Amino acid sequence: MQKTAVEQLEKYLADQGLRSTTQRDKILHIFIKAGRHVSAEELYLRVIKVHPSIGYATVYRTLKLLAAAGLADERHFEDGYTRYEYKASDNHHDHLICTKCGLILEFENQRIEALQRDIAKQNHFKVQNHKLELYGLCEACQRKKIHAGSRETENRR
Amino acid sequence: MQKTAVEQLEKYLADQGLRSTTQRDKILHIFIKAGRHVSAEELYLRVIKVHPSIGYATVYRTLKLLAAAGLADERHFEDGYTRYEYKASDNHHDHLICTKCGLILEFENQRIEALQRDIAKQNHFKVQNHKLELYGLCEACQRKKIHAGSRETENRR
DNA sequence: TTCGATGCAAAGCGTTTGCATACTG
DNA sequence: CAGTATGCAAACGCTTTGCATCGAA
Repeated sequence: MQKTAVEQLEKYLADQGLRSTTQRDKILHIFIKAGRHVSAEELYLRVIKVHPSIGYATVYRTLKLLAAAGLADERHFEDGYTRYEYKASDNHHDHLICTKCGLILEFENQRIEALQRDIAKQNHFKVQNHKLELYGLCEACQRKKIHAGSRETENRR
Repeated sequence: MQKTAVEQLEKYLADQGLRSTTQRDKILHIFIKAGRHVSAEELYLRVIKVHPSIGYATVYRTLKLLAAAGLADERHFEDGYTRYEYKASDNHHDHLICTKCGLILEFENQRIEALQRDIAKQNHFKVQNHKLELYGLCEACQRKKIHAGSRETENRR
């Protein structure tokens, strides 16, 4: 899978007349290892741990590049900044997001996907992509709330 | 409905020990008239047409206030800035968004809502709110594309 | 008279960009 | 070599905030 991703990037670079660089390879590897829903900053922090000379801008630019190459999806959750998600070609999924602790769970539901297609058709829309996000409290935070009383949202910017 | 909204705001202000001001009333009225999915800037422009002395910051602060009072929903679409939507207490709805011309259509689907509740339950989540957005081409833009050949996305910041 | 609200301008934040330098092809 | 990619810092665009002043209660 990693090998395929590198190949996909190389192919995209070649097709576009762009250049393969060590920074791009390194960032791609770390991006894949980093797991899902990485923000540019999180990725940058991980990158400089291993390659301290790589700059902020390069991480941003590479993330855009990966999105253009079809290797990453850009997502804007409600917390203010862009997160990127490694796109393992096939399975689409949606998100459950805890408004208290920030936990992000994923789910897939074919029936919802089918209903979305129906809706698009009714409205004569040609859907390119979609997102479904459920915001709420995860199991752990619900318990905390019950035991500790309600705390207001404290982790907004 | 307008009357109710004003009352709801007044009640919220009273409950919180905040003050009722002419600016807040004026902004609320214009916000309701402005229709759905207004950005702070759009609203500001409408506001200063009628009340030129009202400042940018007051519009932002009032919008936050309306959201806190339950009169508005804050939404982050993929175009970079925050839009506000007047919340007519009851009916939840979702969005179809044209990536070419920015058209926003709304729809409601009870079956999807029900499936979402199931998913939340399966994951032991207590949902506070959710959003479902379908991005694609509206009917008109599909036709344009067919007749005029593909134009790349040109209205990103 | 008190203390929240306003308007202005400046600051803040994540993100993007200009430019000189480094490196790929 | 030609021209893209990088790293740095400065610029950006939307949003928030500090502060002196204004106004509601």
